Amino acid sequence: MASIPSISVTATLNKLEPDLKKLSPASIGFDKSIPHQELRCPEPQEALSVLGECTTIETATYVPLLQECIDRRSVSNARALHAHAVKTGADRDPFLSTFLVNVYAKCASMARARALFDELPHRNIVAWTSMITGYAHNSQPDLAVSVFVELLDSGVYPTNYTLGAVLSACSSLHSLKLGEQIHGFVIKYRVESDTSMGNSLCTLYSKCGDLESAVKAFRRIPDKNVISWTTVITACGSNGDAEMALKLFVAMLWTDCAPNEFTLTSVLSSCCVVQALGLGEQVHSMCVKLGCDSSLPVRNSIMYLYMKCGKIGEARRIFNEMGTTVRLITWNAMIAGLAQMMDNASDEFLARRSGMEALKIFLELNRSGTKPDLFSFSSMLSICSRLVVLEQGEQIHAQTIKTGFLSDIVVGSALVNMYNKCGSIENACKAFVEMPTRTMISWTSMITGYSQHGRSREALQLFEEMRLAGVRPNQITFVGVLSACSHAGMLDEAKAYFKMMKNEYGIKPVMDHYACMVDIFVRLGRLGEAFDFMEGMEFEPNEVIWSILVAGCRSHGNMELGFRAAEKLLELKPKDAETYVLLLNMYISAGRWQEVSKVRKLMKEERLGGLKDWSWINVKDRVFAFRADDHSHPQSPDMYALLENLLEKARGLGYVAHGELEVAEEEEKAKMFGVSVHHSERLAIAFGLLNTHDCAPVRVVKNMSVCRNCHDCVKFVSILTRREIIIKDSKRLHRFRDGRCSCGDFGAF
DNA sequence: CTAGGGTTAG
Repeated sequence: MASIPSISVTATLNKLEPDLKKLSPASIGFDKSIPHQELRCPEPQEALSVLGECTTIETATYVPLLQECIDRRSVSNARALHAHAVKTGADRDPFLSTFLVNVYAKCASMARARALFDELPHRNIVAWTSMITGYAHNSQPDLAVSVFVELLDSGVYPTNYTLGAVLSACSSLHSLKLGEQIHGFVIKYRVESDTSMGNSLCTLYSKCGDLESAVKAFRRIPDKNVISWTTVITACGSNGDAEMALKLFVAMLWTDCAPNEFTLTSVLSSCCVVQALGLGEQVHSMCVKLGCDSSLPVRNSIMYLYMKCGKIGEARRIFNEMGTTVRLITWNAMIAGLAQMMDNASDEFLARRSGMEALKIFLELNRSGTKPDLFSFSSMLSICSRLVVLEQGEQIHAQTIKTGFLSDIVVGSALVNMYNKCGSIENACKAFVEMPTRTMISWTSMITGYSQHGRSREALQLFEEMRLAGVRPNQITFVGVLSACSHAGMLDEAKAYFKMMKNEYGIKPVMDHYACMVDIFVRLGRLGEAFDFMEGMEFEPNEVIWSILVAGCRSHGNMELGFRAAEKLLELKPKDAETYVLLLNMYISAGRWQEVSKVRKLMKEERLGGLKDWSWINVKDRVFAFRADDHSHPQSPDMYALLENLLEKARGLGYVAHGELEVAEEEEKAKMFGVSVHHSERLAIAFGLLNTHDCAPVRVVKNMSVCRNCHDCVKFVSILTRREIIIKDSKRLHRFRDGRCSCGDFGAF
C-alpha cells in the first residue's frame, strides 16, 4: 500500500491541493457508472402466470423471479411464489428453501424468514447466515447474536460470511467485548486474510470507538478494496481524526483503487470538520467528474460543506437545485449548518442572521408537509437558545410533545438547554426531571444552567447527585462545576473539584478550567495567588485568562499587576474589540497616554475600529433592533419618557451613575454634544416594557457586555416595574429580579 | 449467505 504522509495537517492540506488538481476520472481509472436500469417486477398474479399451471417446475425457474422480489423488496410476490413452490413441491429442494429464507430476510420480513427457517429439515450454513444477516440488517442485532449462539450450540461451523454478519451485529450493538470474541473466531477459522472480514473488523472497532484497532485491522488487509478504504476513512472521521481521514484519502488516490460515491461522501464530511473549503471544492469537482454528484448523500455533504464554511449562497443554490428530491435529511443539514454558522460567527450580526434564516427554513419545512424529526428539533432548540427566543422554543417544545420526539435523549437535553439559555431555569428543571432517561450531557446541561443562573449550591448538589447515580462527568461538566464555585467565591471547593477532576477522573484540565480558577482568585482579590496558579499550567494562558486578570486588577486597584497582565494581553493581539476597550479604559484612567495610543494603533491594525452597541428584542414574532441613543423607532418619545421617569425614581432609591470612561463611538459623539447616553439595552428594555403585558419577563440580547452603569440601572428597573429582565450579553446571562442579578454583580465591567 | 456514506444535544 502507499505510505501515509506523516506531515503536519495544514502542511499536508496545502500539499494535497496540487495533487488533487491533477485528478481526473481517467487518471484514477474510474469506470463511468452504469445507468441504473428500470426494474420490471410483475404483480403476483403476473408472476404466477409466467409459471402457468405447470406442476413440475425446477428451482432454476423460481430463482430469477425471487431475485426480482429482493430487488423490489416485494414480500407479497415472494409469498405468492413461495406458496406456488409448496404446491409444486419445489420447496423440498434444499437450495430453494434456503434461498426463500434469504428472500424473506432481504425483504425485511424476519417473522416469515424465522418461521420458514424453523421448518427446514436441513439447516445449512447459508440458511443460518441468512437469518443472522437478516436480523443484523433489520435493527435486531441482539437476535442476530442469539441465532449465532444457537448455531454454535448445534455444532455447525461458521464461515467468513457468518462471522461477517455477527460482526456487523456487534458493531450496531457497540459491543467491543462481544466483537473481540468474534475476532477470536476469525483467527481460529483462519479467515483473517479475507478482505470482507478485515472490512467488518475495521467497522467493528470504529463503531466501538477504538480507532487504533480499526486502523490496525485495515492495515492487515492484504487486498484492500474501495470498501476497505471507505471504511477506514469513515472510521477516522467519526472518531474525531478528520486529518487522518484526509491523509488516508490521498494515500488511497495513489493506489489503483478508485473512490466511489460512498468514499467521497465520507471525505466531504471530514472536510467539513476541518473546514477545508479549498480541499472540499476540489473533492466537489471530483464528484462531478466521476458522475457522483447526483447521489443524494454526496449532494447533502457538498451543501453541508458550503454551509459550514460560511457560503450560505452556494449552499442555498444547491438546496434549491435539489427541488423535489429534497428530503428531510437535506432540510436538517441546512438547519444544522446554520446552527453551526451561528456558533462560529465572528459577530452577533452574522450569528443572528444565520439563526433567523434557520427559523425561516424551519417554517418552510413545516409548510412543505414534511414532518420534522429529532435532528430538526434538536438543532432548532439549540438555535432558539442562542437567539434567546423563548416563544419559538416553546412552540417547538409543543411540537416535540405532539410528535413523540420529546422522549429522545438528545431532544430532551436540547430542551433543558433552551430553557436555561432563555433564562427560565424553572422550566429547564421541569424538563430535566421529566426526561425518561438522563445522560451525562443532560446532567451537564442542567448543572451548567444552575451555574449560569448564579445558583451555585444547587449546581454542586446536582453534580453530587450525578456522581451518586453513577454517571461519569467529562471536561464540560467540570467547567460547569468550577464556574459554579467561582460564582460563589468557593475557593476551597474549587480546589477540591479541580483535584478530583485530575485524580479521580483522569481528565486533563483545559483552558476553560484554568479560567474558572483564575476567576475565583480574582474575585476574592487574591491576585498574587492567581498568578502563582497560572505558573502550574501546561500551556500558555490565552487572552480570556489575561483579560480576567486585567479586569480583576483594575477593580481591585492593583495597577502594577494590571499593567503586567495588560502587556501580556497586548502581545496576544486579541481579536475581540471589547478586550481593547478594557485595556483602553485602564490606561486612560491611569493617564498612560503612550499606551493608549499604542492600543488605538493596534485596534486599527486589527481592523477593530468601530464598536457598535446593539440590542435585540423579540415581541410577538418580530425582532426589533436598537442602537445606543436610537431614535429611529416611532415609539421613541414614549421609550425615552419611560426611561427618564424610571431613572428619576431610581435616583431616589439610590442609583448613582459611575464616572466610567466611554469609548464606544456613539458615546464619543454623545459626549461632544453633551447629551446623556442610553445604551442599546435600555432602549430595548423600554420597548419591551411598553409592548408586553404587565408581568411578562423582558428578554434582550446584546452584542457587547453590559456596562456597570446599565447593570445597576436595570436592577432598579426590575424593582420599579416588578418585571423580570433577562439580558444575554457577549459574555454571560443576566437575570434581574427584585433588584438582584443572577451574575452576582461580577459580570459587568 | 458478506463489508462502506449524509443530519442531533452540554
